[in-house]
Amino acid sequence: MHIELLRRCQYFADLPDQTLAAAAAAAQLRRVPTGDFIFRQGESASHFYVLAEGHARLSQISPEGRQIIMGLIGPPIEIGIIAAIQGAVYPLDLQATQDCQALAWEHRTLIRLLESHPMLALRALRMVSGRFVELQDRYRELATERVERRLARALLRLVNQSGRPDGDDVTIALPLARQDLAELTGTTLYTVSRTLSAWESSGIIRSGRERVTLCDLPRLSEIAEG
Amino acid sequence: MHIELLRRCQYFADLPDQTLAAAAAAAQLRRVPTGDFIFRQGESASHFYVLAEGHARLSQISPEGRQIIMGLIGPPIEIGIIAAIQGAVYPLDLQATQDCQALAWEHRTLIRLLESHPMLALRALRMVSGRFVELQDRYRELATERVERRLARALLRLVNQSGRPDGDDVTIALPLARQDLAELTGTTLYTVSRTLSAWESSGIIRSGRERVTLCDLPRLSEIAEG
DNA sequence: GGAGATCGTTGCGCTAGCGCAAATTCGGAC
DNA sequence: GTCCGAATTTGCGCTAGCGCAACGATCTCC
Repeated sequence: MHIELLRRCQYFADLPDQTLAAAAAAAQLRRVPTGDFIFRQGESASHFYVLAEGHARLSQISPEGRQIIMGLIGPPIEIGIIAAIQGAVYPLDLQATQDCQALAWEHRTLIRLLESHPMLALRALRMVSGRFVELQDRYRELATERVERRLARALLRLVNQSGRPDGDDVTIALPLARQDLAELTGTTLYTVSRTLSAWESSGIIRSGRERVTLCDLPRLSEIAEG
Repeated sequence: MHIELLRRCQYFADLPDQTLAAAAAAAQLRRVPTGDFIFRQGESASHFYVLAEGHARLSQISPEGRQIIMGLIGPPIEIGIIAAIQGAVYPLDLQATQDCQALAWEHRTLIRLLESHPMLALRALRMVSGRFVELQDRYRELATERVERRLARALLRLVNQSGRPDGDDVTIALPLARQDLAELTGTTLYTVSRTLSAWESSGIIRSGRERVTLCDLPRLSEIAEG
């Protein structure tokens, strides 16, 4: 049931049943096969989504064609609120990297829900605010930290979010190419490859094609935090 | 009157009188002399502000002590909502670079206003969303663009926000050291100085101690946009 | 199980930008 | 007017990271 999904969302978890029920009733389920776009940068922001199944990639492409990845996301997560609330265009691509299912609310439905359920609007505000602070931290990181540290932090974030225990180690349970890591951290696939190779020699990680396993979290954390 | 100020705020401008009056009635005026902090990074986020008079600097300092500037702001502007809504700590310093006056709402007052005026909550959501998109653009810029382009864009942003006509040219009406520009664009004061010197030789700008005047906007825009 | 495509590695040269240090300019205080 | 401190400029050497190119590894699809 949709309401169960909403209850697992970080920012909606403790809303009253009645509010969640109203929200759930207004949602439509959308299925998106691997590789398809849930929405595309520049498209009119018609819907707000809660991702229910499958992983997806949030990316942005610069006018010169260089892509950056803003996030690799997995369920349950609220997404598209920023564009949908403004009635603007999506500022990002969201591409399914697995078969996905998402609850969708149309722009007008969303506005109506937020107007009639002030608690919901407050939660949405908290959610966007939380995302803002995270982005601000990444911005500072990019402005002030070396590649090595940014990469270490990206791996730790990913393992927190999508880690799967693997003996004493933890594998990031996402297909994760060197190019992806480069676009997540603002560097190039060459530098990522060289850095991972060095870490693999020192036993901090193991890695393979589109796969990274963290073996020595303390040492990686030390690189990440200084 | 406070309500007049709110009506000049981008995101509150067209709210009904009744809503603005309720908000204005709950505000307190706070005066902050030049150099003092309106709030500090890590402080409990007790208030939401609307800056009414004077300019201020939003900055963040990294654990290693390197500072970055997130923005140089002038009235009227809404500020601190992100921290105040979460009841968290301010993620930034806000320092008065002139004598400032600001309307202040206490955390609980803000929450109460947002709960009882859904339109207000929606506007706040739009505001934070707009800021998010701007920050995301700066993030992409930092990840993908050269210093020269980032600097050109920063100057154009500043002149849009605080430009004062000066004959055929436009001067940025803020004390603006090379160090400030460096911290705004994620580079060093040396690179800023060298770049500005080169631009001055080609007649794109004029500059002096803590002062920059743009002379050739088309050429600067071309550097900024490619 | 072979061919082709995709992904990853690494040598090598290069460049954008860093950052020290010294010189210079500017503004304000007295 | 003079002095002092802060801001700026610029020479110089350096390095982190870029990016090409060539090669190697791995997966997938017949």
